[in-house]
Amino acid sequence: LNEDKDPACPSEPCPNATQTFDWMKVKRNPPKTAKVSEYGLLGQPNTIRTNFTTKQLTELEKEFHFNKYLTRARRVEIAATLELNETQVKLWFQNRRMKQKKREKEGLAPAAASRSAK
Amino acid sequence: VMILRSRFLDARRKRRNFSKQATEVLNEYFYSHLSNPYPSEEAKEELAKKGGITVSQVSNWFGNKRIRYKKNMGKFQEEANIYAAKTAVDATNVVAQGNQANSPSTP
DNA sequence: AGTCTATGATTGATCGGCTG
DNA sequence: ACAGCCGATCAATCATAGAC
Repeated sequence: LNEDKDPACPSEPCPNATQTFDWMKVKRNPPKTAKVSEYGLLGQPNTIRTNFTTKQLTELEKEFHFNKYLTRARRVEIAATLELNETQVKLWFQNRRMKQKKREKEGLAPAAASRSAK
Repeated sequence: VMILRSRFLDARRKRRNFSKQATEVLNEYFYSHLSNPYPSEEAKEELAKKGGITVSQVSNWFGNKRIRYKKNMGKFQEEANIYAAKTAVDATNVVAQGNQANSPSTP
């Protein structure tokens, strides 16, 4: 009754059903947050997701409530205090702002929903 | 270690699986747009409405779905066939590449 | 009551685009 | 040129719900 729609499989075995689209092949480059631990002895030049400590997060959060945006000077200061790169601090603030925006958005939508439902 | 866990333990806990309805709507869109499962903001809003969930949840769902699908395509083959038959509003004719025109609802 | 798997959410970091 | 920001997404991981 209905045959799979496999327009083309030019020269690929095409194991089973659906084909492999581009989005399925997307690969992100590994983080470069590394502080270079010399790639000579075992292990890769550490390029792993940073794990902020509770203390670091507390400080960053505190600073965020003071200023949503960082100045170059402040960033250097915080990075040094928390032993992080400026990039990590910058990224944290960027992600934090997005998170904030997301929260505000979610915090208002429900209000509007109840308004129309009432 | 355990102390550091308490940092979280807030929203991530108490998770509810989506309703059958929501899952149905999401999967239908996903598999009928398998060539490019990236719903626009507008599409997400509609899916959210139809499924009775938030837009963020729709985004999370697609994010997880895409990653997990490509991570183990074989595991979803069966599911893919089920939903593939349901809807065929898709234009699966982008063999090579050079596609970028995506207009689900913008004539 | 466990153990294993499916799944929603979180988040550091990447990608592409825009801007001062 | 160019760094910072935005918006979307990736990718790894957490914690729980559900299957067995």
